[in-house]
Amino acid sequence: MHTAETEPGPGRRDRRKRRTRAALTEAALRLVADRGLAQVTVEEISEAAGVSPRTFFNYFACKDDALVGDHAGDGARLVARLAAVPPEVPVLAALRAALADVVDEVRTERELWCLRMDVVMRNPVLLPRLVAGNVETERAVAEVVAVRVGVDPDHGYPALVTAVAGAAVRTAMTRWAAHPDGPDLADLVDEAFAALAAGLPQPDPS
Amino acid sequence: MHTAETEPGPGRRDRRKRRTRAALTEAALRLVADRGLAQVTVEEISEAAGVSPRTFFNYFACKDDALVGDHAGDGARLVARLAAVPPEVPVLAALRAALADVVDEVRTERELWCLRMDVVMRNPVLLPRLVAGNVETERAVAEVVAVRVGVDPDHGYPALVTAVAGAAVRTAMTRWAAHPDGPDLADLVDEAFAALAAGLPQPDPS
DNA sequence: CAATTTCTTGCACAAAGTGCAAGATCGCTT
DNA sequence: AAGCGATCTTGCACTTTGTGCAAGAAATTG
Repeated sequence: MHTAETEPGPGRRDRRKRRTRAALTEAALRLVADRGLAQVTVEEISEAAGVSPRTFFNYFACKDDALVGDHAGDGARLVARLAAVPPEVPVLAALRAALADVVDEVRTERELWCLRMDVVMRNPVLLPRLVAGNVETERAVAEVVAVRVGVDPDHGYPALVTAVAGAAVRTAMTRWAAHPDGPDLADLVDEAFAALAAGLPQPDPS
Repeated sequence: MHTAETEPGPGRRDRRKRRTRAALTEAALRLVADRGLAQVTVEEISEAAGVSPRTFFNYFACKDDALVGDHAGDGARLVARLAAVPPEVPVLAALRAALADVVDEVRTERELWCLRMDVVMRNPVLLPRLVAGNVETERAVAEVVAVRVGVDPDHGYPALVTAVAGAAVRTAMTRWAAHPDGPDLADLVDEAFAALAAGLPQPDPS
């Protein structure tokens, strides 16, 4: 997701860059989780990560970006996975399948993601940039959905399905992060998608 | 919504405050729509609205807030409307009904909202704070949904329905703002909610 | 080792926000 | 109408964010 995703250039340089980026992200998350977003300055984050404040801004455009991580690549991969799912699979199932990778990667970095979700929950300003919440990804995914369904671009369906799926993933992640000993993330996502496909029927009061 | 909503104190003072706030919002939207978010300073916005830069920050905590408007009251009203819908109405229909007010208010300020949606689309950072996209509102709504459905608070259903409904409204508004001579906003929202209730069936390629 | 590219850092600077206190304005009371 | 208290506006000083530029350090290439 943010550290061990796309194969790096094998050079030592790239590794160092990744280490620095990860160190900045982690330092930022820990400090903000501890003190709150406004009580942490870029200078402190940089210091904790062992670089100069100026270097911080070579990696991230703003303080927030260090917290949410870099999910630019995720969008492209998600689109690729979705395009690879056979056309006869229904859209929702296809989206769920395409999301499997993202879910896996999130799961393997549970501690970091719990910290991140915690920080994001406490600082709602950060929320939009997570997962499929990012608009650029959403538009790209909606485009693929449109051709898959075979509908013209200004039809509302692709955008609706995409946005709704993103919302489902978001709620699943929120729940997952909030309950450390609860169900697995994959199961929560499955549950949400099943509810969507069933028309969001009201559950029995259990 | 941002100018003519909750009955103000009838005093001249409040009216003036509202005028100033509206002037700031409108100036900000026009300038940003024209030049782009980064190319507009608070000083320019204040100047266009006829107040000092310091006064700007007495109304809005940051530049972005002037663009998205003040939807704090909307959340509370939405919750109230939802609580007022008879319990036997299904959740999705109840949410749709509770949203009627918001939809109406948005419709009556079409020009401003088109400008706003345009700006928000071009500057995705702004997107989260719109309508039900705001986290605080979402949590409050989810809470009401939980008691309405009669399910314990850590069940995923309320949060899922709420987030999904918010996503539906957002896509409807996006579509509505993008096509000035297209269908009415209320119809687009209805369409989206109908699709949700039907389990998001793939439409016929039309 | 030399040349080139890339990363880091400091410096200077524009813009975003915030706290404080003085002055203006409004609303209400007498 | 005059005055009093509350609120709004504004300027000033200050911290923090974020960017452009150029010099130096480190790594990759040949």
